Amino acid sequence: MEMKVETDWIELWQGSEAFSNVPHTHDEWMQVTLPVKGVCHFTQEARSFGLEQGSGLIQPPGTNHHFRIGESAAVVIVKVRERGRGGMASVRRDFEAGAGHELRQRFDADAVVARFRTWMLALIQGQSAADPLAVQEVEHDVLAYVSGLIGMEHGETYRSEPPKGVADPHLLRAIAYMHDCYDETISVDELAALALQSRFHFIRSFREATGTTPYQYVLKLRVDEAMARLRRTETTIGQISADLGFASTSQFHRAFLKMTGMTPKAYRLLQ
DNA sequence: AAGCGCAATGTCACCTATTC
DNA sequence: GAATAGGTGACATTGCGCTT
Repeated sequence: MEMKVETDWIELWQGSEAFSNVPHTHDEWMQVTLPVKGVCHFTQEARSFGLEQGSGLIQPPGTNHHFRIGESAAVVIVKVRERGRGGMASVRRDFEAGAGHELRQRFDADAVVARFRTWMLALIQGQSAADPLAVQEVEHDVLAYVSGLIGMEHGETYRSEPPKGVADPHLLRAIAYMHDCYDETISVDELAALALQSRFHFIRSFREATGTTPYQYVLKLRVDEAMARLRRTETTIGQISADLGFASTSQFHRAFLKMTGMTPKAYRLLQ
């Protein structure tokens, strides 16, 4: 038995009762496989292993895989598109910067089942009512769950929660937009509009919720990503600067120096 | 108390020069 | 040619006070 709902940026799927599929690869999707009942027999890159209930597997895009489950087993699969509105790009960053090479995480199976039902219901209602805001709310919630799962310490069971101090869904939408589009030009007016607040009030409420200003928040996202690229690629500093939305290498240099205490070149030489 | 706008101040982005 | 640094205008942030 299968159940599936897909939006532009996420896909939720649940399978149960003797399901199997053929080897395949998702080029644009990051997949989180969550066995909520019984054992999921998983094969990834020609390596087979059993995923027990409560033991999740996180896969970056481009990983060849397939799986099967028995009569009494069930699995939930959450896929998030690597790029797009809603902050999906942050998932890969969290995966690479935060989780390192840890691909498996513990999770609360009962909580995932309950959450999956809530997400499915909200998505079906949102899509049938042509309510993009309702769909976006679910997308952001899914993203927060996946990011939290990736970012937590190995062995810890994830208990999904909204970002501390950020309860306003409109503010969350603006933050998600920042995560998604930090490599593009983002104006405070644009973010304030997303948060349904005036520009001035948005800055205050954002600072109150996150401890930093919107502009500094975006800069930090850019510098964090730059650090990751400096570590793992040979891309020139100028190219990284341009790719991350800095108007010039000089701006990139200053922002990087201010936040890390060293120049991009010095940082790369240390790695 | 919450939400908002104005003005002053601080910081950043753009352009250019210099160094390696 | 790439990386770094300086000067200046533009923009973001903050402090304060007003309105609801």
